[in-house]
This record gives sequence, C-alpha cells and structure tokens, in this order.
Amino acid sequence: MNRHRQFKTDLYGQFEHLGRALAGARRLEILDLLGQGEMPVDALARAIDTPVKNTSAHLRALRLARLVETRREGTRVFYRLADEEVLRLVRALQRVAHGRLADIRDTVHRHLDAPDGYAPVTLAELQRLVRTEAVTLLDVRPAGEFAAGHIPGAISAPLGSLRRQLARLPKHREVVAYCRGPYCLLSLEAVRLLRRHGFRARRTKEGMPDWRAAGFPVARGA
Amino acid sequence: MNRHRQFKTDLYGQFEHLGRALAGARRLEILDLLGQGEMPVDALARAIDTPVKNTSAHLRALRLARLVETRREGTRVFYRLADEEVLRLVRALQRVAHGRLADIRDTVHRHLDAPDGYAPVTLAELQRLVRTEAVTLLDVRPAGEFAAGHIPGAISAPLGSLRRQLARLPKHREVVAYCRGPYCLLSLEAVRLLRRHGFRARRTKEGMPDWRAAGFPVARGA
DNA sequence: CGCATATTCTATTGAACGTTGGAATATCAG
DNA sequence: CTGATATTCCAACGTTCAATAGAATATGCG
Repeated sequence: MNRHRQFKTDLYGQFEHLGRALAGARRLEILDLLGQGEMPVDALARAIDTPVKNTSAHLRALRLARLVETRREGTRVFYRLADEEVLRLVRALQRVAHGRLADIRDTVHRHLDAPDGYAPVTLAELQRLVRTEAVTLLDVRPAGEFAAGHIPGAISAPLGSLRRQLARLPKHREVVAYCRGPYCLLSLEAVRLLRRHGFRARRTKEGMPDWRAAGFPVARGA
Repeated sequence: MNRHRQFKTDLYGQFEHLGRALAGARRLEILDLLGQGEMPVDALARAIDTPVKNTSAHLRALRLARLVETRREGTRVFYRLADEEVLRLVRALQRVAHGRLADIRDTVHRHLDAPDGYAPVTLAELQRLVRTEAVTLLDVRPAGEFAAGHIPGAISAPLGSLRRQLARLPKHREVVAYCRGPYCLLSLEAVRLLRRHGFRARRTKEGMPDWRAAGFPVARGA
C-alpha cells in the first residue's frame, strides 16, 4: 500500500513542477504571446516590458518545464511553444480564472467592455461572415505575426498603420477586427478608431491562436 | 499606452494567483479526488496521507482561489469542486505534463503499464461495449463514490470486497474495471486480481469524472 | 583577432509559501 | 453546561523563488 503513496507523491510532484512554471504573471504572458508564433528573446522582453535578463530567466524556467523550445539563428534565439496543447492549457486556466474570480471580471470589464462590448463575434460566426464576403476582415497585429499565420481573407492592418489604410477600405461594408486573443487590446483600439471614422465595426472575442486551435484553416505569408 | 501595461499586469497577476493554487502536489491531488464528488476534510486528509491541519490549510488556499466550495453538515465540512471546468483544467495540466515530461512517463510506466498495459479501453469504446452488454462493467471505487455517481450498468465492487464478489460474476464474459481517473491504481489492482482468477479483464484508461465530463449519462444511488 | 550584439549564467537579497505546534471555534451528545 | 469530535486560526521557522546586478558566453562582422 505504501508503493501507491510513493507513486502518487512522485506523480503529483511532477505535476507540481509544471504548475509552478505556470504560476507567474510574466510567464503566462509569455506563453500567451508565443501563441502567435516564435519570437526572439528581446522582442518578448519588450512586449512584456521586462529586462531581457529577467525575461531570459523566465524562459529558462519554461524550457525546463518543457513548455517551450528554442531555435538559434545567428545571435538570436527564437522561442516557440513546445506544443499546441500548451496554449490550450493556458486558455483553460484563463477560462477558469475568468469564470471564478470576480476581480478579473472587474479588471477586464473596465478595459474591454464598451456600451455594446464592441459587439464581439465568435469565431464560428466569423467563418460564416468571411465565406460569404459579408465583412472586411482586418488583422491588426504586427506585420510579422500576420506573416506567421492569419485567417484566410484577412487584410494586414497593424494598429500603427491602420489610420493610413482607412481610405482604401470600402465604406459601406462592415469591418471585423481580430488580434492575439481574448485579452489583447489591439482589436479594441482598432474598432474605436474605425467607428470614429464612420465605419460599422466589430471585433472578435478570441484571436488568431484560438482560430488555429479550433481547427480552422490558416494562411501564411504577406 | 501605459494603461495597457497596467491592464496586462493586473490581469496576468490574477491568472498567477490561480496558477499558484495549482502549483502544489497535495492540492492537485485534492482537486483530482474531488472530481469524484464532495468529501469531508478528514476523508481527504486520509486519502492524501497528510495531517488534517495541513489539509485544511491547502483547502483554504483552494477556496481562496475559488476552485472549491464548502457545505457544512453537523461538525463536518464537505468540500466540492466549484465547477466542472476546474477538473478540466486539472486534466489539461496532467495531459500536458504527461506528454512533455519524460520523468512522468517513467513514473507512470513503472506502475501502470503491464506487458499489455492491461489493455486499456477508451470511454467511447466502453460505451459501445456497455450498450451491447458485451462486458461486465465493474466500478472498483469505494461504495460512497459509486453512490455519488457511476456509469449506468456498472456493478459496485470496491477493491476490498471484490474477492468476495468474484463467485457471482459470469465466468465467460469479459470484465472491464474503471475507477477514479487516469492516475488511479484501483482498476489496475482489480484487473490483476481478476486475471489471477481466470477472468479475461481489462481496465479503462480514464475514470468516472472523465466519463461525466465527456457528457455521457451518469447513474446515482446504490 | 577585436568589437558589438544577443543571450545566458552566477550570486545575492527580499518576499511568499508550506510545515509544524499550540490554541481556538463550532457542533453535537449527554 | 461538559466533554468529544471536526475544523480552523495563529505564529514561528526553514525553504523556495523572483528580481536585480555583474560577469561570462556565443555569434557575426570587419
């Protein structure tokens, strides 16, 4: 009977290692970002607003837990998720947290929810809309992430250059913007900008990695 | 632009709280057990082989993270999972850990895998087998957990009293045993015992909570 | 080879967490 | 009310981990 205890202690001890790797705000943010595709250390450091030195240490912990893998290219080291399953784990954690912690709902509500919540579209709806060409679909993430994978039919319109592209968009057709994921603010800003310029605009509730994880087709390149 | 950083720090900080609650071997074990149904503190303490005092502290942490809820009955306090989603999160963590950490595969392999792996049955297969009455289905968990919910058509045969029930089982029909989940050893012991007594016996790869989570019907009562 | 850039390693400090012992609270039975 | 059981609270100790600073390594370029 004691072998059973030993087994359980060993086993759940290993699970604990993995849990510890997830128990860090910066690390969760990194994993969320890596859902977009591989990134070098310095880009990640800038994205999460943390010294490179520090970011590297977090990445070390994630690599030790086998949640990320690396690839070297010249002096740069690119990190990527070790597995699609990892992002699903992060999303599961976010979903439980969002559902059960009132504080999170408050935080999100203050930032994400406009009067109409910017009329979020689910990915399934979006697929229908795109297939029937009923909407203009904008990918408002940085160009690099667009190139690494985007929804077929989407136009790359990074938030910074969106204003310049407005003139070229058909005025009459509704616009849907998507970005990195459920807690990414890019599409939100985009919708605000579009509406200020007279467009009918909505955003998706989820982002590119969720589209891919749901098994929908992904286009690559510029 | 700084409001965005503040938002992310707040948000992922909250996620971190939840991650921390998951970063404990004992706590993960508790959550796994609670997947069977509600349990009082002392039962949990015995199950995870940890002082009551200590177990209570862990439960406190879990309750603070809103992962569990309580119900009082006399001097006892019963704990239960706050949500089905919580168990799905734990399973997601286990799945990633199992897939990515070689140490876990080793640990599990040493204990769970017999020459034929005890011919694990998936839940989907099991459903077919049960519907056609092709097998005798045994629930080898403690009687209380059987009463709280079991697979329709299953016979309660707690490991302790299984030996006494052997005589009543049809010799010619194959037996399938299931228990708590992928890392529960009860069904394994059961299959060993059954085979020693000349039965053809297999076990399920997953357990009762997974059956429920998959949306299959659940029977209650003795 | 020597310099520059990108990244990682080492050592230190301070905060957070698990554990343990002892006391306190809550409920029930008599 | 008293005793008994189940659970929780409180304080102290040791460990672990994130953050920070400084040094070291690796690659590319001239």
